[in-house]
Order: sequence, then C-alpha cells, then structure tokens
Amino acid sequence: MHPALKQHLEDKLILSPEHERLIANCFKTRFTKRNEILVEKGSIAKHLYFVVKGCLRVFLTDDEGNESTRFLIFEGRMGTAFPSFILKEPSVASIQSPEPSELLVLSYADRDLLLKEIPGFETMYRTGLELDYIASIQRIESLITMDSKARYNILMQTQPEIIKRLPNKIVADYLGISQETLSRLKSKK
Amino acid sequence: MHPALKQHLEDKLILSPEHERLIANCFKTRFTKRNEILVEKGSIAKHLYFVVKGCLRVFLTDDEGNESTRFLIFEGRMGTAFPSFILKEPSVASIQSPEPSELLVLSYADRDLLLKEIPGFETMYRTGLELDYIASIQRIESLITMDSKARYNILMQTQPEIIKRLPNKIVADYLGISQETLSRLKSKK
DNA sequence: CAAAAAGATTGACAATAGTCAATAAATCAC
DNA sequence: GTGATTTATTGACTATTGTCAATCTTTTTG
Repeated sequence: MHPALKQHLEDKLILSPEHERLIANCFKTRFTKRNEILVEKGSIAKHLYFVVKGCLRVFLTDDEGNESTRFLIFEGRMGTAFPSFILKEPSVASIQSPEPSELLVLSYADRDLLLKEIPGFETMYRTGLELDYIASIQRIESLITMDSKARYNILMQTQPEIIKRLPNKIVADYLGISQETLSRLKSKK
Repeated sequence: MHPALKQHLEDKLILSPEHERLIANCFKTRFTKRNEILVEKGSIAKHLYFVVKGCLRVFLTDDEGNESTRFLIFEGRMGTAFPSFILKEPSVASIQSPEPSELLVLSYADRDLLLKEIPGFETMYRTGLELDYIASIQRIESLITMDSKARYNILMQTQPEIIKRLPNKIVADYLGISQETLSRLKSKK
C-alpha cells in the first residue's frame, strides 16, 4: 500500500494484513501530466481519486468557454466529480490535473467492495463525507453572505495553498469572480 | 412509529419489530409555532430534525441584522445546522420554523445509537448524506456560474415550493440576493 | 373586523463586479 | 536561452445588484 494512503487511513482504521492487501489492490496508481484531463464533461466519472502528489481541479465550462472551478483537491485528499460518480450520470464537470500528479484511483465497484468488506470502512467514508459536506456548506455561506473581497480574505486564511500554487485565473473562478476583479482585489490590499 | 417516518424509511430499510420500536423511541415528536426558534446561533445544534409537517429554515444573521438562508427543509426530509451538529461546535446558523410545524427530533447520541445498532442504518444515512452533498454542490455551481435571474429560474424549476410557500424575503436571501432585486426579477419575466 | 405588523413593490442613486482591450510579466517548450 | 504562449495587470466603460426611502399590499392578531 502506498505510504501516503496508509497514513491517510492510519488513525481511522485498524486493518488486518489481508484487508490492507485488499485495499492496496483496489487503488491503482496513475501519473498525469500538467493539465491532463481525467474526466471529460459529458462522460461518467467512474473513479474516486486519492491525490498523492499534485492536485486535481473539478471545473465547469459553459458554451462561451468560461470556466468555473467547483473543487480543488490537494495532497492527501480524495475527490471526484461527485454527482456523476454517485448518480452514474454524465458529468456536468470535467476533471484535470493543473500540476503533474500522482494519483491512486478507486473504481465505483471497488469502492462498494471496500464499503462491504472492510469493517469500519463505511464509517470512515461516512465521516469523511460529513466533513466534505460541511466544507461545501461553508462555501455556500461565503457565497451568499460575503462580497468578493471578503471571500478572498477567507480563502487566504483557510486555504492559502490554493492562492500560492494555482494561477490567478483558477483562484478567480473558484471564488466565482473574474480574473480582473481578483487582480484588483490583490492590489488594493 | 410515525407513519411519515415509516414511509421515509420504507424502501431503504427492512426492520424487525424490535428495531422498528427502537427507532420509534429515538425520535421524539415536537410541535412548533410559526417562526419559533429551535436552535439559537451560538448554541450547539444537538438534534437532527425530521419534518413531518411544515418546514425548517437554517439561516445566518450578521451584525447589521441581515439574514441569509443556508437551507430549507420541507416535509419528509431531515436536516439541522449540520456543521455544528457534527463538529459539536457553537452554530453560526440559527434554525426556525417559518410555518407551524410537526417534527421528529433525534439527538446526536441517539443517531449514533441507531448507526451502531440498526443493520443498514449507516448505509441509508450515508446514501442520504451523499444526496444532500450533491444538492449542495449543485447550489455552489449555481452561485458561481449564474446570475441572479438564472438562479431564480432554476429554483422555480427545481424547488417551486420554496417560491410558493415562503415569503419573498426568505426566497431572496436563499438565492443570495436582496429582496428588491428578487421583486424586480419577478416583474421583468 | 380593525388596527398593527409584516411583506412587497418601485424609484433614485451608489457600489460592486463584469467586459473588452491593450500592455506587461511570467512561464513553457523547444 | 529565446521565442512563443499563457497569465496578470490596468484602464475605460457597462451592467448588475445593493441600499435607502417611500408607498402600497397582504397578513396577522387581538
């Protein structure tokens, strides 16, 4: 099992050697290039991704080519185009790796297998889901209660790595504002 | 067990009589008046609410008294001030019942009990969580990609009961816009 | 039912953010 | 390293939305 994954599971699961082997076999390693597309909008997201190195960007594109970033997933975290993955419907979002990345890939069927076979896996998965859901609730709150400057400040406090590692354009469409507005916010304070 | 709750669990769980009794005992009935506050901002949300009749509103207030609606929960659905409930931290949001309501109330401890004791309960709970999470992702998408008119149209398509049952003011702050803007949207088309 | 409270609409103006365009800076790929 | 491409910044203008205030309408409650 990849040490990064092992660490991720560490204090959440106690595993027998066989169970550990089963998990290791379900997660397949994949390396991606900068800006490689993993899931094309319109296709079904069939995998969950654990990010060992690099990051993933789940993003939307409209008819005019405008992009909006729905989620960013960094080292040690899991994610995918979640609605498509769960509902098995064509994804509204695409997934790309803005940086060259190393991923551990889990198929839907293997996720189900682990949920069924590994004691405690479903509880761990459910707990992780609760935290992701909380993060998305907090993002909704920032979108409905704050102006763009306040949202930028919050982002800088809570997820500075997004601002540091990713181009302005992606930070802007993650915040739901134009890149010009972001550029002006940064210079103003 | 309340028939509404029974129906909610129906095709998701097969229950023995004892398990059914256990669930029924964990959910306590509560009636509320119009605009009654169930959870005060700053306190900890200690319960999950199943709405039998009426509805719940999870909302934020700022220092100037402005309100924003984070979630609305109608008949047959469950909810609470989720981050506070899970993290056991003081809630940023308050909960009120905009209409006189009948609720079934589940404490955190009883939720844990049911997760542990009832076979299939955690899977059912997890699946519900996935769907709630998906709904919140879609709300984020509408907030970062659409203007207020498009968001209003989507709301009318997907949750017309919100527009029909609740005052303009609440609809507006659920959409993240001012009531005046909403009023103008409605007259324009 | 009537008075009071709450909610909805409209107008005038201000502020925020978006768009288009030009330029500058940084980064990539060979 | 250097040209090419992408990204970032800045200016001028526009569009959208918010705020404040006044009025009108609906709903609530005694």
